[in-house]
Amino acid sequence: MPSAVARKTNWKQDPEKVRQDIVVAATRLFAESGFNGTKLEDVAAQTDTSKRMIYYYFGDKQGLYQSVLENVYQTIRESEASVDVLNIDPRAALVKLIENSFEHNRAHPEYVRLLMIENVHQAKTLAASEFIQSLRTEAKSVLEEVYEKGLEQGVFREGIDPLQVRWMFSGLSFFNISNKPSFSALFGEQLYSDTEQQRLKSAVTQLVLRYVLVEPDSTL
Amino acid sequence: MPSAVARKTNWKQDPEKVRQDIVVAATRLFAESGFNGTKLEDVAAQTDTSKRMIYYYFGDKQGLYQSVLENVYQTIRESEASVDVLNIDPRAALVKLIENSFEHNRAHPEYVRLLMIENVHQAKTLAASEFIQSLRTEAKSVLEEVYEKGLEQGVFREGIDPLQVRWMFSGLSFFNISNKPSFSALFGEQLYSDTEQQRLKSAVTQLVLRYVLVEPDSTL
Amino acid sequence: MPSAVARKTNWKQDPEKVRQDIVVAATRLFAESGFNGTKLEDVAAQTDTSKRMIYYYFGDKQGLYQSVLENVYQTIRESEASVDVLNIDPRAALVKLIENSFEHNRAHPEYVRLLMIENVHQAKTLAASEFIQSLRTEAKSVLEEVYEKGLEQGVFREGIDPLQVRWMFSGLSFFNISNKPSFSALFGEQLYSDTEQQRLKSAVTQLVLRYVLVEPDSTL
Amino acid sequence: MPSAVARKTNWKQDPEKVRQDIVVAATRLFAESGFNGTKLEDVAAQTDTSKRMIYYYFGDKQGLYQSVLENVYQTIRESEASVDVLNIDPRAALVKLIENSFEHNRAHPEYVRLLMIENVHQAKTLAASEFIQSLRTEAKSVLEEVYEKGLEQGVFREGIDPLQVRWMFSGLSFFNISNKPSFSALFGEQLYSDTEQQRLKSAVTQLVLRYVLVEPDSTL
DNA sequence: TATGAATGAGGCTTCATTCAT
DNA sequence: AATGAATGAAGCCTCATTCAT
Repeated sequence: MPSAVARKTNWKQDPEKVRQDIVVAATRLFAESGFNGTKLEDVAAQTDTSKRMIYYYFGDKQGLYQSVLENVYQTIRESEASVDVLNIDPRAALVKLIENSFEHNRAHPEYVRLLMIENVHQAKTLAASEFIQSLRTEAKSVLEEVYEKGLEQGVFREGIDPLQVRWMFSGLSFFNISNKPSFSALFGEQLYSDTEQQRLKSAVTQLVLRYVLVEPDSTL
Repeated sequence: MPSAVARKTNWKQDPEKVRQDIVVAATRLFAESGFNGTKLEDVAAQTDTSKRMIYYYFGDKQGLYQSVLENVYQTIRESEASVDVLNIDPRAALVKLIENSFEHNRAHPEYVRLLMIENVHQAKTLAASEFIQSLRTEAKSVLEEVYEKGLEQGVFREGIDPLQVRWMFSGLSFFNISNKPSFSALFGEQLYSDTEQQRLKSAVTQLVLRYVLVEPDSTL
Repeated sequence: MPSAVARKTNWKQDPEKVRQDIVVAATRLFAESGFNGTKLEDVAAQTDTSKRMIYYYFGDKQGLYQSVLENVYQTIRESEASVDVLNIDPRAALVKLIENSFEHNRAHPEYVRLLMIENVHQAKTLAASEFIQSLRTEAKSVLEEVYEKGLEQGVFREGIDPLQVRWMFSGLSFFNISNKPSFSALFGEQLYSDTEQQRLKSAVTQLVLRYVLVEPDSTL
Repeated sequence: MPSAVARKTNWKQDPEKVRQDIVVAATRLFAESGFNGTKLEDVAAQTDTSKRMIYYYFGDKQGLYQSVLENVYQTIRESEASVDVLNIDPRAALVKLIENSFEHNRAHPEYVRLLMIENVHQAKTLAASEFIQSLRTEAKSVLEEVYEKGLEQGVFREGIDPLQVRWMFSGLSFFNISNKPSFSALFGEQLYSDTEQQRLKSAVTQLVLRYVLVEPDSTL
């Protein structure tokens, strides 16, 4: 009876997998409906385990939510880290960081939503997570290195705050997704077609380059 | 007992004032805690009337929320309309629009939060409100007029989408407030001191001007 | 249709009666099973109303428990106050106070149990109740007055602490009921027959009188 | 790696010690929070073993509770038995029994609390424990012997029930601790300072002696 | 216009206990 | 002898909403 064996194999899984399954389901539901709007019953229903196990692994709803957030944040950081910017020239690196930000937010609207939700709650969980706080130190360094290299090579203007630059392009990349519903409702959906989104991405890149470069060339 | 009579006469004020009181309290609470996080009990507690009255005036929680949103949107539109941009030169007008957006969002974080919340809920209420939809038509015109005048005078570059420009500065002005909690938690609070906020406002202005102007001057 | 009328009369009762009904049922159940052992579902089942109304009137389980305690304490105090001791001679007054204490505890074992339960919980609710604390001041005065009168008349010994005396007879009256189960289990039930209880009451009276009186007479 | 082996050998100690550890932790927690208020999880947390082991050794929560009670009762009996009263004169013996009772209850409030808790539960476990019942027979004999000797020597009054006397002083010694929280909350803490407790102990001794002695001397 | 009382449905959480090795 | 993982049953509490006047 192979199926029996299969079921048996399925029966008591690797605990870490059970944990991950719950986090995945919870990520989807928290992103969809927010913290208060998400019912643990529904989370459990999208899992092979029971509601009870959520408490076994995460303590309570808040604990689950925090795990989701930590997982998401780690993913985002990994995406940023995967952009290899140090072996190319500063301008290309900056472009890459901007485009990666723009596309990453488009590709993961559920992460954007989770961050929105977290901001509605004053980012208390983010601030309280030791795991996330432990990643803070390295967080700002990449862009700073790029900027310094650009300065040395004389292609970037002096007196620019890299943190401001990051705020600019990640802000717009975020806003692009976070406020799509209201922007569409108020100004129409024209900005959100695929081609318009590509134009928007390029506009953001131009916007930042014109601000940063000493001599914006004619292609911008 | 004339005073008792007088008090009684004075006691239950005109219905419109009661309505407004409820909307004010609800605005604060919805902005603080979101739709699901807000209890009608708490709204009533911040009012001179009872929970029962909310149903009397607004039908249900969703009705109250919609009234809050309509009220907020109207206020925002009035703020925008109050910016007199047509009698000044296009560049100055653009600067004024940007700065007004930046400052208005800073001055009314509760409106920003309500819009975030509404976006979390896919802006369904915004889209469903006839009142808000009725204000849509005129919404995009001001910036377009400014841009056209700038084009005619040869100070603005051609091929720029005014809607994109609006998206840029209102996006950053919004993000500045909406994501302040998470941005602070992840990168520190340095961007949010009063002086840094002024620098940021000026940076946003520069950013857009450099993008729009034919010849950005050396002051930018 | 008189029954319909009756039911209608029954339907929406005087709120204060609903409150009282709940308190009565809760007193019985808390005394029977303790705080943790009592289920609000069971309390509601012994009432004409629903579990939901408990929350309406008392906030939460702890609030109900506190109301029960306050109610009980008030009853006890009323019983004490009903003993008219000031118009009779000190010795008779003391006897009356002792016997009242002994009999009151016997008559209301549920009050004794509630106090035991409260002591298990370090009397936190008792100490936190403003109502109960407000009755504290007058609590010790009656016995003091009796003792002073006895002193003046030269029938009571000097140097006795009335509070100690109170502690003695109310302690034994309480212990008589509170530890009946364990005392019976360890030494047999012989002390708890009706006639033995009367002998015990008289023994307690003798015990205290011999301690307090200057000249214990031969009847003691 | 000899040390690892050594540690491993040392690691799981003899079962009886594990059992004792659990009983000690459970005694503390049951005394603190009662039967229902104590969670096996917490008991396990105060131990080197896991919750699962409690079931291994004691069957279930009730079994653990019974073991705790038996352990406590045995200790109490040992304390009583350690009072050597038969070689001294009856009056001194009685004083010794009273003072031992008073001090033993003061020294072991957790035992007092466990007995309170057991009484709240109608002493069902006490009555059901064969171990405890097996100690019953000898329980009353010591005081009886003392009383009889006092009778023979003509120092104790006739017609006194030794069981009543025991009930008196052990009752007050118990009440002193069991109702300290409520008595303090209602009448203040004055009776519970160290010096006042010594006065109280002496008062209880006087109280009983005056009741028992044929001729209470002037020192009482 | 106004209201105190009532309520159903459902959410979060706890806890003793057992499973299968 | 020992154990990590799993679970069912049930308890407390919340909240939008309606009742009947």
